Amino acid sequence: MARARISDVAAAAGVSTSTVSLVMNGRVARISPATQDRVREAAASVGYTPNSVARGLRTQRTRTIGLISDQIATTPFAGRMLAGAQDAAREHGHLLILVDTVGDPDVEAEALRALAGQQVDGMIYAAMWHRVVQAPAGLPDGTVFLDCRPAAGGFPAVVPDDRAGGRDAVRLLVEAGHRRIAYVDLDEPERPVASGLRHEGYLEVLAEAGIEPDPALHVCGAESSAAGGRAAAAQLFDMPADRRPTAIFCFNDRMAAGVYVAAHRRGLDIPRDLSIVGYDDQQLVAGELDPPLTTIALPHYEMGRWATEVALGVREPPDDGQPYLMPCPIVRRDSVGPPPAAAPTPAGGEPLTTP
Amino acid sequence: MARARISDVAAAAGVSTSTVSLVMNGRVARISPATQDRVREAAASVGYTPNSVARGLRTQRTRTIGLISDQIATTPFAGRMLAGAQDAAREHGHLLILVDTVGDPDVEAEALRALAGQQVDGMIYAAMWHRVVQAPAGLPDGTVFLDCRPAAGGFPAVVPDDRAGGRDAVRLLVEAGHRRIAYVDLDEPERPVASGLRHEGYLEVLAEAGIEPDPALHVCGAESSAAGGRAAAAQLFDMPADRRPTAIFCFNDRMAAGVYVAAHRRGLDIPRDLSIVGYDDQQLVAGELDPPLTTIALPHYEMGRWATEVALGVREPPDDGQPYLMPCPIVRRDSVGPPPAAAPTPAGGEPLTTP
DNA sequence: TTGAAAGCGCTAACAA
DNA sequence: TTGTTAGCGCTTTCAA
Repeated sequence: MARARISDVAAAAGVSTSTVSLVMNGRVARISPATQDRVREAAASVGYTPNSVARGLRTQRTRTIGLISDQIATTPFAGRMLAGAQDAAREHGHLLILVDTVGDPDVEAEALRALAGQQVDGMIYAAMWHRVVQAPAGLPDGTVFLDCRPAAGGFPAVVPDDRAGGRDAVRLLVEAGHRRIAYVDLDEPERPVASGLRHEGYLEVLAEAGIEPDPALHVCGAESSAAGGRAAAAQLFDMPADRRPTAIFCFNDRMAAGVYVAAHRRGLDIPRDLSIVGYDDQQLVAGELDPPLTTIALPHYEMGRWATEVALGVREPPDDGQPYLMPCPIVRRDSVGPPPAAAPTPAGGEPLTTP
Repeated sequence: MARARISDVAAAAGVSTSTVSLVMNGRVARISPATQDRVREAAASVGYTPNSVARGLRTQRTRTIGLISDQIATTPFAGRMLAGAQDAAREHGHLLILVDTVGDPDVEAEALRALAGQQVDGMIYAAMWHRVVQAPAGLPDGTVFLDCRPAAGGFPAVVPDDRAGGRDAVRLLVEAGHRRIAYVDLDEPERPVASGLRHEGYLEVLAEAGIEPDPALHVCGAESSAAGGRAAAAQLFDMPADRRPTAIFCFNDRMAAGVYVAAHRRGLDIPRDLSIVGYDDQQLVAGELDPPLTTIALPHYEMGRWATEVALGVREPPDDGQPYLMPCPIVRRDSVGPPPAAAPTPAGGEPLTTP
């Protein structure tokens, strides 16, 4: 059985197709209630679903929005971002068309053409971690940048407020009474913009607390992993007891996990001997550490929503042309406490988990 | 400047729209090379991109496929599945329309209607973990079930081959010389189908190795988390030394992480005193444990591809109507070794990480 | 080898 | 209050 068309409904109801169209679209101001009922009944009885393709051709609006991103697969955050975008799209009666360009510029160009051909009503250009990107040629006006900002500006964009997040993290530590606070940073070839921003937040709070920043407390891991964090923390723990930090702010939760390992191997108890704050609120990391990690959450879901709402025109981007900085919520768990009364007294340098 | 239409190209090239259409679609058998060139040049010069909506209305094929799923956000595997689906779609010139129903049947019904209205060429119904589902009313024929199977059958489906995966996991242990092999299982209110299947695999390999299964070695955690795994492992380590397992197969990597913690607290070295195999190959868990966890990978990317290819008709589903069982690859890392010469001699019951 | 014309299913002027 | 008609941009017979 072929799909019912509007003319089938019209025939069944004994009215014209325009009347059916009017009723189906709620423009019923000038349609008698009796006719409306007849139309709706007829539509139901023939199982009518409007053909959005035909409607799109006629109205030039397709009620779809395109989301183009470089890597869906490789990040655990992608899901929350897509979910936010998808929820917002659905709430406004739109569908989300997803394209993963695998980071390939040719694929990207092709995807842009495909999406333009589909007449999407809006476009989102997403990265899977906070970056500055070169806007590709052929991006439609009004494209919204999600978790990235176009190098040359000119488009609405939303990114996490990493600097404020860094401030909040360090403030948590200052307020718990810490003065010797380290920053375990990431030193990759391409340093993520979040890394610099979080560091700025760190320095700002030290300044506002009147704490002289100690360069020796800014250490870097070579990779964004537990191993990287562990190596960086080892440098900290090798310092003389009176210079050692009582608290560590970590670039992210994965590195914080490494700091945990290093701390445990030195016999340091968290948070009794050492307080730790992470970043990202990465599921399966932050919550499963022992003790659960206090951290700053990345607002991926909210950014996904924001981008979609701006793309649909139901929300205005900042009028200064700057990216919108989405707040990163504080997630308090159990890795922060007051500093130890005296300097921490490690039980020794021996790893304890290999008896 | 409005988008160029096919008539603009025709005018610029001095030919009819039919000729342009033929050339743009590669049906050039009966078009002179000179005309072809003129058309292509004209198309490039006016920046023509075919309008897929108009084409879709005319041809009744939209080159889109709909993917409807219950929860994109809450699982770290979603990305790989979507990436597989998206890659396959792109390779065949199709676009992926994504809908997350948030597990709400009303949203699901609405999404089905929206996708039908969009005239998608194929439909995928995806779950984010291996389940048996009730096929909703209104699913188009030929809908492909991804990581789930319809209770009543009747649709092509692809799920991980959890039983074979369970066999492979346990075989790894048997081949390393183990005889006392435990299964740390999950005992949730709704037991995941994977749990039973992996257990069957476990029993099959024990049988083929002539090992009498010891019911005391089948323990359950109450939740799929490190905490659940840790509690289950504790039961195992509390057994008398001669009955204690020398190897543990875990329902998943998260629970294996808990088993690591429990083992370390008992002073058991992995893999010297205890070998462990996980399941899922969950990024940020399996690879970051110390030592890295040997595990069985869930083939999400491949399942995503498979489903899309079947939906597009470029691959045939099994003709017995059964779900296709996607093999789960073995990921060898460092958590499996030979059994200790004697029974393991724990250093004591004291937790060692809290000095 | 190319062009004319019809029509996919819908919406929106405009007419009645 | 409802119907007639044109046309969105494309593909595809069919005719030339």
